[in-house]
Amino acid sequence: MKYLLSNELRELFIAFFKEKGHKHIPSSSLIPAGDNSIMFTNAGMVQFKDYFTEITKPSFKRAVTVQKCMRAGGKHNDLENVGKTTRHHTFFEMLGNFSFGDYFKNEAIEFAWDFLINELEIDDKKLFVTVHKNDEEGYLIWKDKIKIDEKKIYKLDDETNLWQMGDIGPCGYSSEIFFDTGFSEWGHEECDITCDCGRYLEIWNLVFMQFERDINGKLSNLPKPSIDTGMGLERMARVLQNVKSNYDSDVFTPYISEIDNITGKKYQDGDDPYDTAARVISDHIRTSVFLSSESIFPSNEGRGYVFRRILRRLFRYALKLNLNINNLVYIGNTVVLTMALFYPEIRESFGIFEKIISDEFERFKGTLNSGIKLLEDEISHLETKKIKIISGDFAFKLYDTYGFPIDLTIDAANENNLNVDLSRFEKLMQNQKNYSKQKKGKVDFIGLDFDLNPTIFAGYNNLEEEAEIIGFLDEEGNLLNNPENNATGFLISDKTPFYAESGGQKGDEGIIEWQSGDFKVDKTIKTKSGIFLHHGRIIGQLNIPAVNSPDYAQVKAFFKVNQKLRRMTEANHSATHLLHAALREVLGSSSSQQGSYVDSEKLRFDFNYTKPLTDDEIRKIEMMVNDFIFSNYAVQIEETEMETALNSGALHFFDEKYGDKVRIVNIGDVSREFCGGTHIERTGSIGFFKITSESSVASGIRRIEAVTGYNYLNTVYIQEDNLNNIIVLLNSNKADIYNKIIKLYYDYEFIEKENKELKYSNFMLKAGKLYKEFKKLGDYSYLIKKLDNFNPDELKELANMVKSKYDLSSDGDSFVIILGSFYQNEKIIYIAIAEGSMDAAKIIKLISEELGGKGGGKKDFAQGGTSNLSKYEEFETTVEKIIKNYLK
RNA sequence: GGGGCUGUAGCUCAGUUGGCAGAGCGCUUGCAUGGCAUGCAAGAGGUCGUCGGUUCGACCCCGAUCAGCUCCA
Repeated sequence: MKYLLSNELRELFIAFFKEKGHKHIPSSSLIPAGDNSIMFTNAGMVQFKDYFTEITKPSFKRAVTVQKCMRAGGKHNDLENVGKTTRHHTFFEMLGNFSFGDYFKNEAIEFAWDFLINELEIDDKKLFVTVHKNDEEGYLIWKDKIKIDEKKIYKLDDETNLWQMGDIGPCGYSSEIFFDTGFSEWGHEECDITCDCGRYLEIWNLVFMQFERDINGKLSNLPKPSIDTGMGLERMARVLQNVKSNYDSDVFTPYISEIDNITGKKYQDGDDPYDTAARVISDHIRTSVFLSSESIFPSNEGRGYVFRRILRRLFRYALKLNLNINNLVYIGNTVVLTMALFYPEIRESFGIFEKIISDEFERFKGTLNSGIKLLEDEISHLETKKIKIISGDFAFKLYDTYGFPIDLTIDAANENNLNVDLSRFEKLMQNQKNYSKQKKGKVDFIGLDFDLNPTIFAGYNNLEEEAEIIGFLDEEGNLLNNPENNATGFLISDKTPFYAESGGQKGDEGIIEWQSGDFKVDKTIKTKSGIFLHHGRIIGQLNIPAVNSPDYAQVKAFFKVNQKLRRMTEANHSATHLLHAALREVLGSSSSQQGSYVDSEKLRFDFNYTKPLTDDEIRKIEMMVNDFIFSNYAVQIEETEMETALNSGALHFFDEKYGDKVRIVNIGDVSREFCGGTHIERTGSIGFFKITSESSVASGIRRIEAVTGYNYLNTVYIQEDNLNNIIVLLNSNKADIYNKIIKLYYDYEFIEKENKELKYSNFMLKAGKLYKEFKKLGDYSYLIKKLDNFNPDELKELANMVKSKYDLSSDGDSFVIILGSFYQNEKIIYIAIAEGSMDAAKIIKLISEELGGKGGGKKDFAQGGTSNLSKYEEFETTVEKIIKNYLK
């Protein structure tokens, strides 16, 4: 067996299959393009899914890849296993060879065997294989062609040897190749490949895609069977380096020895807490470096949330070893030194990684601190009650709502001689999981599939085109037979100049005309399989029978895109590329695109940047973009192969799906981006560019909105009108308006202050008079007064003034002040302030009963009100009666 | 996509069945004090995230919305 380092293994694998006629395709992003069914790329075949399902056709029939993969979050989640085993990772690389309707089982098996035996020089005694129990063909190839001992061929069932993409769609038998390491983690001497003890490693999985499963579960043969294989790089490196754990291969030893250096301890590849922590830290830092390079930021949903969980798990283990943030960044740098040769993107994004991990570490400390506080409160609470167990509900709430890790809760409990009700905790956790799984199967209209060829898009160069209408769908997506006049829905043609919404560019509007009618298009979208749908309303007759009916015939029509709207949209789209270029220039190249949207009115651009832009930066960006416009650069479109485009350094981002031929838009020498959208010919046509707003959409992501050309004129008009209205209102002129407003502002401040003082002295005056109107009844005093147009706050203030004048602390008297007011021309309100043995709330209740109102309050202050005005005139005498009665 | 929690002074946060918006730190001013986080006193600072509803009365209850945190998928 050859001894190979992981870098050598990659090279050898690629070279071997290249020599067998395979095209080397670069690893796709960890974020699957145009595929929302999975969170991360988790296998080599992900980027080829549409080839297997034959939605699109590749220009090559054989491919070889080394694919970046993630298994954390989603269906395949290994996160909690990482560190505890020798072979689980969150990030890993998958070596794979693929055939798209070209070679099948024979070659797939022969290639694999050839590579293992002749290239890697593995002893065939150590290799075992599996086939599906119904796959006689596969079995015979292994037995007769490869000639391996039939005892070493295991026939297994669907569980292990039937592979499928989803519940419906392509599927097939698989055949796995196992390697006997001779070492069992559980000390097994005699067991076989079906045992989980780790002695037998599955090193290569060959998938023979040959069936298509329909909705009823019935299998039919695919016309062109395909091959998909996968070999884990980490696992194979371990085999070739003859070590007992993936973490002992050169893939991980650089990080483990860094950790040893920092802590001064020695990794032993065992189960003790230090070893586990070292594995977790190595794996998670590597993953974090790669996630950072994919413009994924920690957040509370989706991929960002997976990233956050990985980081937090990393921090927990790092804190156990007393590693600080600088240590973690240092290990991250080792990842770059080790892997950047093959993945240069991680070197470029290392600054982002540093920022992400530092920010998230700070945030995590905040979460821990607030959790610790809650936990301490609970523990002291339990101590006073002499309870010895922390409830599962509390522990769960701490975890679920405040993100406080359960193991820290257990640690704290142990320190205080308490237990945690873990079975209850687990149950609550399970409940939450079940609840989340109940998802609705909402079908996206864009995902609908019709048995039609993709529409040919002719609109890059022409805005008017003759084409055939081939069908019409109603709003629900059903094919209609001869739709009626005034029907709304989607018109489908063989080709079209209408651009369909994609890549953040809004679809075209316009009109489609034929002999007996026309169709006003208000939007254009397209299905995943590339059929353009023109939405609008039929005026007149469209005689188009349903596609599958016998008298079906296409209708010739003339397609006209609304030129002005398209031109304005194109100007905005080109301006967006210029904005992107300027942003990278002014803010640095880490401020890459997160999304964009352009229509005929405005453009919107989201990018990652962690703080608000200053006015200065915004102006710099605006000036730079306007310079680009003034330079009147030519916009040139170039079509090329994906691989050469990637190597040429064109900017790309992966919420877009690109075919194997990609379009690159070059603007002068300032911008070079992948883009399927439409553009103006020279930047001068944009005319003018102005940012209208800058805001935050999520943590770490900023949004810029801007307008160009004509549209800016409209915003200028709006501003001009506003200013003119203000000038007219203030009877001023353009030159003086600012000073006039300053003066008004200061005058206003002065008057407001003066008004407050006047009110105050007025109240004091009133209070001085009112104070004299106190009446006495035995040891009690009371004051009842009816006022007009006082609001509740003013009554309160006035009463408090009277109270402060009427200082009864000397003789310890009890008193009450009752003020009423006719308020807002519709109701009577009244308040009471009492001191000593009198109860304001009771008094207000009595008054309310008498006046037919409602009210209440506390012993020293209460208020009430009524809209029954009949007794307002006698307010004072009525209340006095009540008080006298109350005091009896 | 589905839950939970939070939003009150510059900061960290209290706020009781709905009934006069608070504390600590910080800030300003005055007085005291050569001793390391100085003491005393006075003062300023609030659209209670935003909008709507219920109510005599809403920081509190209800609805919507925005922002942040957090768990699950």
